[in-house]
Amino acid sequence: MKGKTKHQIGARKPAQSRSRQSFAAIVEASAQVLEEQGYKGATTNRIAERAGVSVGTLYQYFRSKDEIFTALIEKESIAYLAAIEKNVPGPEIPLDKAIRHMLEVGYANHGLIIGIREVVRHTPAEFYEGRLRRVRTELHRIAVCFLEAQKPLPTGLEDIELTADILIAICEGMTLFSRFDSTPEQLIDILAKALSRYLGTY
Amino acid sequence: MKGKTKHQIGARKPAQSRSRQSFAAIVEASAQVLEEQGYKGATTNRIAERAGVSVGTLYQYFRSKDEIFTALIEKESIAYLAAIEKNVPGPEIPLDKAIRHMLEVGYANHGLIIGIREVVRHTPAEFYEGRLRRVRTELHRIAVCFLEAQKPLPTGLEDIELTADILIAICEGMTLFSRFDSTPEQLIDILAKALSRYLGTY
DNA sequence: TCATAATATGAGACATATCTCATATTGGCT
DNA sequence: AGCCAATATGAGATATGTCTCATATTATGA
Repeated sequence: MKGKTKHQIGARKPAQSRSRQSFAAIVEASAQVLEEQGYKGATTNRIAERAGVSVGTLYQYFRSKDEIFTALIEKESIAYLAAIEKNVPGPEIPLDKAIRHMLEVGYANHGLIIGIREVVRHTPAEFYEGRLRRVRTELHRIAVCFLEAQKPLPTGLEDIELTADILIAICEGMTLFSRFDSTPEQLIDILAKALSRYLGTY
Repeated sequence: MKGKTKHQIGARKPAQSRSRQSFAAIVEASAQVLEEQGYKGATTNRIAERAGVSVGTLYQYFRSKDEIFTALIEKESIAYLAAIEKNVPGPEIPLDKAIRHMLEVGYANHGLIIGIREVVRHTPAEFYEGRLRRVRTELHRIAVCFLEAQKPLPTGLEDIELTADILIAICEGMTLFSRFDSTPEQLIDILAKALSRYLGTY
């Protein structure tokens, strides 16, 4: 296609530790800039600057801006799921406490998650669709596990699959769109209350 | 400031019916393009084209792209609130039916509402903050009214103010972020179920 | 009907962002 | 040390989007 290109460009396979560092720095920088300045402000120039490399370097590892965000999402979603998974509370913990705990874990990276939402909204669906679906599927699985462990569940929640879906949706929605523009702590409080009420365990 | 400008530019006060038509066409076009192509795709050129006017005309009435969306939001929020208000069901209707009905009204313009969300997310907060706050305040008022009429409410919902907030948040969230990428009808169904459960009236 | 104000036009000035490429620098290996 | 491949650089080519302005067209009313 390119023919005589001497320098491999885009999606280079890092061979030396130096380049692995650059790669990581760029992804990390993209997260920071995204969180601070939003999608619009997260330009390749700014990302490169923040990463302490030149734009050129950036384009050695990523064919396009979207590729950077794809890498970011990949990395973050793995970390996020790992954190959630690691902290799923067992059945010995009262449901109220368990819910609160899960919320706190989910909130740890709230700012970044909002940024990622923005990214997703600005990029052709096929780009992230798969990845995000995997995250949701995984969350769903975890939620189902969680609910199973809480048996017997209140009447009306026999359909665990559906209940899990709804729990996740409520969390996603209230987290991002609540009119309570208060501190995360307050938000967690309100959410916990709503979920407990939903599950009939307040 | 401009001094000798012959032609008034930006935010012209329409005097003839022709211009009022242009103005309206632009706002309407912005809604269509926004819904079809998203915020990124909603360029001034495209909006003008869709409205059947030239970019120049567009800038006769709007000092900037944001001003167009501001006008759109103003118009839509008024229409939306009017529709909701007009359809608030009385206390003679069973809660389940009432909820479903309200959801259907809210869903009528779902696509556009999503677009507006995007706009808001991409524009300095001070631009729309006030307007949206008004919408939420109004929705809250309506929800409180609605809940008052349903007395006596299930135990645990004595704090009507908070209940109203949470109801609104759940709706906003689930509407926009649910993983049920199904038809609006199905979505309404799931939402209705969740809300009924939340209110303890299923 | 004609003068004048209102409205419309669209090429292009201007701003900004993405991405490229010819060249420079660095690190590993012998 | 000295060679070569890997990596880094950043000015600027290219693309796209916002907004302007000199000019053209249309409506109104005297």
